[in-house]
Amino acid sequence: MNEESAVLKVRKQKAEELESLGVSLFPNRFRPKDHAGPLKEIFAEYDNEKLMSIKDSFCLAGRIMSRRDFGKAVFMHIQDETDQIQIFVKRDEIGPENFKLFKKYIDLGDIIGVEGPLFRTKTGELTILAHKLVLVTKAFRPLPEKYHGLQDVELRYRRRYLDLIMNQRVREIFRTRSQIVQFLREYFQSQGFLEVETPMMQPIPGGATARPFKTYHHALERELYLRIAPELYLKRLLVGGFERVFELNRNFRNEGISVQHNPEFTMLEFYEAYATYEDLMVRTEEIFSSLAREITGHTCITYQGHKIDLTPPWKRIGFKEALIQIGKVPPEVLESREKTLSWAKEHNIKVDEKEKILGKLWAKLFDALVEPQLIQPTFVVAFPVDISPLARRNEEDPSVADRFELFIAGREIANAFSELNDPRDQRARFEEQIRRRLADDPEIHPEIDEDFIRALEYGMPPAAGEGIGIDRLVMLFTDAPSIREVILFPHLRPEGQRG
RNA sequence: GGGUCGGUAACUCAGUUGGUAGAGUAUCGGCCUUUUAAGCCGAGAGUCGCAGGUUCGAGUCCUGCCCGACCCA
Repeated sequence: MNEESAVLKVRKQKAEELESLGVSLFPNRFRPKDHAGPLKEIFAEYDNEKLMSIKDSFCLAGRIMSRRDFGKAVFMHIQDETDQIQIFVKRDEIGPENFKLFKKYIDLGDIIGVEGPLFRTKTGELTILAHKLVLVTKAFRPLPEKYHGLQDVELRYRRRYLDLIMNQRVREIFRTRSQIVQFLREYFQSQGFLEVETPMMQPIPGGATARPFKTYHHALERELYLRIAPELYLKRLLVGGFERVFELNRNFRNEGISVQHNPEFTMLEFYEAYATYEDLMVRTEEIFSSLAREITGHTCITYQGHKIDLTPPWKRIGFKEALIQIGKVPPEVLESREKTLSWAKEHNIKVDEKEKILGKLWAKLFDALVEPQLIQPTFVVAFPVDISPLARRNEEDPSVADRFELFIAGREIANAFSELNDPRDQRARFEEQIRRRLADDPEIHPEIDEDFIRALEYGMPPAAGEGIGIDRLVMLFTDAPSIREVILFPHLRPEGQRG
C-alpha cells in the first residue's frame, strides 16, 4: 500500500488550506478549565430548565470522536481524559463564517476547545452549546471505525496511542495498574519500608536463574548485564543497616515471550530484617486482600471465569505434599531421581534425562501437574533446597528451604523466603551452582559475586524477602488474559510494511 | 523451535466448486437546526502480507518467507 493513503492526502491538503486562511493548526494557548467526567457527575440530576438557569459558561478541550451533521447545526462527542461529552454547534451561535470553516475543515480526530453553557437535549443528554469553538490540534490521520473501534491486536500493541483513544477498557486497565503501584508504594512506606533504587546494570547478574541481556560500557571497558533481579543488592542494604527496604522497578530476562512473559517486566521486591517467611505469608495476605478492597471494594475477584477469594487466611501446603495430593504423584516416585525420571516419562511430562538435580525434576512435575490447579490463593512451602540457592535451610529438615511461592489462578505470583545469611553456606551453594555449569546449564552465570559474600561476612541480620510480579498482579486485578494487555508497549518484532 | 488459525480499502469485515474485488464506517460533493451506529442522493478509494509456482485464468490451489494470535517445547 502506498505511503500516503487517499484520506491522509486529503486531510493534509485541507489542513494547508486552513492554515493559509490564517488559522493555526497547532496553537498552544487554549487552557481548558473543565472536564467531561466531572461535569456529567455534578449535573447528573439537573433537568434542562435547571441547567438553563445556570449562567456559567464551561470550557473544555477534547478529541472529536463522533459527529452528526445537519445543514446549519452539528452534534458531536468530544473525549478528554475523563470521558466523552456531547457538543452542539449551531450556525446561529458561532456565526455563519465560523460555522462554514468549522464544517469544512474540522474533522473527526481533531482536538478542539469549546466554551459554552450546558443544556439537556430532547433525549436527555447533557450537552454543551458551543458559543466558542477553536481548533487546538489538527489530526492528519483518520480514526478507526467508530462502532467496532480498533480490533486488530497487532495494531493495538504497535499503536497503543490509538488503542487508548478508541478503547475505554484499555485506558481503565492502565489506570488500575497505576492505582495498584501507588497502593503498594503507600503500603510499604506506611510500614516503615524505605524505597530504594539499585543498579539496573550489573557486572554479575544475580538473584535469579535466567539468561541476561548483555551490554558494554566503553569507559569502564567491561561488559555489564541488565539485571535479572535486584535481590543481591537489596540484601547488601540489610547489611548496611536499613532494616526494611523495597524496590519496585523493571527486571530484564532474555528469554521467550508468552502470555505470561515479557522481556522486561516489573517486580516488587521487599526485605524485612528480623522477620521470617512465615511473617511474610501474613503480610502477603494483608497486602492482597486490602489491595482487592481498594480496587474492587471487596476481597473476591473474577479472573477469566474463575471466582477467586482473597480473604485470609489462604491455604498452605508443602511442595512435596502438593505433588502427592494435588499432582497425584505416588509418594515412592519421589524417593529417587531414577524413579522420578521414569514416572515423568510414563506420564508424558517432558524432562531432561541428564538433569542431575532432583529438585529441578520435581519442579517440572509441579509445573505440569500442580500449578494449573492452584486457582484459589495457595502458599506452597518447604521448597527443595537445591532449587533455592539464596534461601535459608529449614532447621528441622535441612533438605528444604524456608520458602514459599504464592499461586493464584494457576500462576506463580510471588516468591519469598527467609534469607540465607550464613556466608559459608552461601558460598557453598554458589560453588555448587558453578559446578553444575559443567552440566551445560546456560541459565547459571559462572561467576560468584564475591562482594556479596563479603557483605554477608560483615553480618546480615536475619531477614525475609519477597518478590511480587507486578504485571501478573495487574493481570489478575484487570482480568487480563495476556501480559501484553497490562504493558503499555509490549515488545514485538519490527513491523513490516503496513499502513 | 513445532502445531493451529489469521493478514483483502484508513478501520471493521464478506468474498461460493479457480473466471478480472464487495459492504458498512471513514473520506469527497449535495440536502437537512435536537442528533447519538442520525438520515437521504451521488462519487472516489485496493501491490488481496511478500516472493515464486501450477493454470488459458489465482484473493481462492501449491512452495518458501515476513508479521501477529493461541497452544506446545
